[in-house]
Amino acid sequence: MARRRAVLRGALRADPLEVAPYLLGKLLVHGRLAARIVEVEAYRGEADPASHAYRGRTARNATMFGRAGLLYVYFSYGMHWCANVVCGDEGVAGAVLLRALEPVSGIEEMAAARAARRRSDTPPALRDLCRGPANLTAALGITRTHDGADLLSPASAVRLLDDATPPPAGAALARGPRVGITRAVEADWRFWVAGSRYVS
DNA sequence: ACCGGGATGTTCT
DNA sequence: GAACATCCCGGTG
Repeated sequence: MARRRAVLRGALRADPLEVAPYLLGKLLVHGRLAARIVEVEAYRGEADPASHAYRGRTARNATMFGRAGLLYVYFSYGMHWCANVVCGDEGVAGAVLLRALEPVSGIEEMAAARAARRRSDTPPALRDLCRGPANLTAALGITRTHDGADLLSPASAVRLLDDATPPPAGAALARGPRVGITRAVEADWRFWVAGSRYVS
């Protein structure tokens, strides 16, 4: 629905701090695979010492400066892929890191992808499939080739959709410090669905 | 339960 | 060289 997409696009043009909680409950879809967003972190670009874009545009972070609704994928610690939803105005860096998802469909395939990546024959437990920013990309098969994909385009392999059955009204939102950073550690810019077993 | 270290490659000082 | 928006495993209480 073009109308629905326009609403989503508009919402993503806001500051990462507003977009982050807004993304909780949305679906991330890749082919038959789908999972619900339950934990995220806001990165405020050139205003944020912990952001990849703090020192301006580089080859790696170029997508962060793009249009709201793009997928920013980066390579972490020499072996992991992490995925962000780009937000804010075009030309202004901003993104929301996906930290944990609740598996919804294609669970067998996600489990197989996780097991293969660990060179193990026993897949992780359901609650661990998409727990952690690098684990969720492994489960959904997201890599460098998806950097810059438009999450709101029907033609895109990876998409962001409204959940058909949204969480019950009054579902609590929790908030705390971001994980794994060494600068701006005091900012409470991580958001998650309170009580979810799938958060990291 | 918590803690330490290794894997592995790109980016920054 | 060091740092890094991570993860997993094996040690010790």
